[in-house]
Amino acid sequence: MQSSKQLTEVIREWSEVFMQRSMRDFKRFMDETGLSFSQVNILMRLVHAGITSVSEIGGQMGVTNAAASQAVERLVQLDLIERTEAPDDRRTKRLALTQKGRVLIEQGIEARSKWIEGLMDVLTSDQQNMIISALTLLTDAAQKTKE
Amino acid sequence: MQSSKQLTEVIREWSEVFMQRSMRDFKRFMDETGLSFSQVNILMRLVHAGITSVSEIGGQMGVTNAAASQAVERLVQLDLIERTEAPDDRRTKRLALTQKGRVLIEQGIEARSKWIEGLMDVLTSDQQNMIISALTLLTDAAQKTKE
DNA sequence: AGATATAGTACACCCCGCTTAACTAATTAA
DNA sequence: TTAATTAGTTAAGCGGGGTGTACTATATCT
Repeated sequence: MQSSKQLTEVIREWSEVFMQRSMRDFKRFMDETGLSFSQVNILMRLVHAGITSVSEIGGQMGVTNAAASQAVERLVQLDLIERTEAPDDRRTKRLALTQKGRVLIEQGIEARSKWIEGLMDVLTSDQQNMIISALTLLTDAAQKTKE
Repeated sequence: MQSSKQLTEVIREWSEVFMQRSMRDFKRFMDETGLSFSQVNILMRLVHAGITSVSEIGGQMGVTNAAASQAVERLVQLDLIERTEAPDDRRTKRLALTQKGRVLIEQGIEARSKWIEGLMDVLTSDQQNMIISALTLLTDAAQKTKE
């Protein structure tokens, strides 16, 4: 397995470069929107979950329901998420992104995409095609192994 | 340019999946280490910069020197970074990761790498090789365009 | 040498997000 | 129907991390 070592090394370098960039972009996003790490975290989870509840948010983030409730309240004030009573159990709330919230988070994803697209500019179209294939494989694999 | 549209779409999906995962791992890392976003941010910058100063940290993070100084102080207390007088200009401090700090942040990068390595398990070796090539290209491009 | 600028720190103060604890309202169990 | 449970909110208090200001110590300009 001679290529195994190289694979590890290649991935490590990519991870390092990408994490660094991720961190920078993420901080920029927080500064621009004025949102905290927790707030962005909640919005991202809502993108993925669609509709969820306060305690589910709290559970996923590893904080108390009180904390989750407060965080949700702030985001409702900002008109980024919508909080309505669940019809079947009026104790629980249905949380969903508002249009404004969705646009905001999409912009964050867009920014990250744009960066990678920019990297493509210095590559040949053969190389670009290979990267398309590779990322497609990785994305599929990630979605499959998502527990 | 028929492949141009697809390229955009592939990158967008990858970005979304990866950001979501990034966020989760990053939060886990902060919880495990007990470090804040800012603190991890500083450590990451030190990994990249090697040796730097308090005001450089402040400048990069967009905070005042006072804030940077306090943040550095906390990390020094935790024995994650080392603060010594610069020999040429005794006003400035040389900031560097300690062994402990370096190990910690390497573990973070390692965790991210391990995730991608895990994705490889469901792929053929041909596919793996293609991904190696693709990530190598992307890493190189990223380092080249790093302003 | 004396004035000015620069790097970093100390302090007072403020905001944010967390926790615990007490509470309300709705649901389920006896 | 009453008791117990569950979902969520509210309030008080704490700590982290930010600012502005004042300060110390070193370096630089004239």
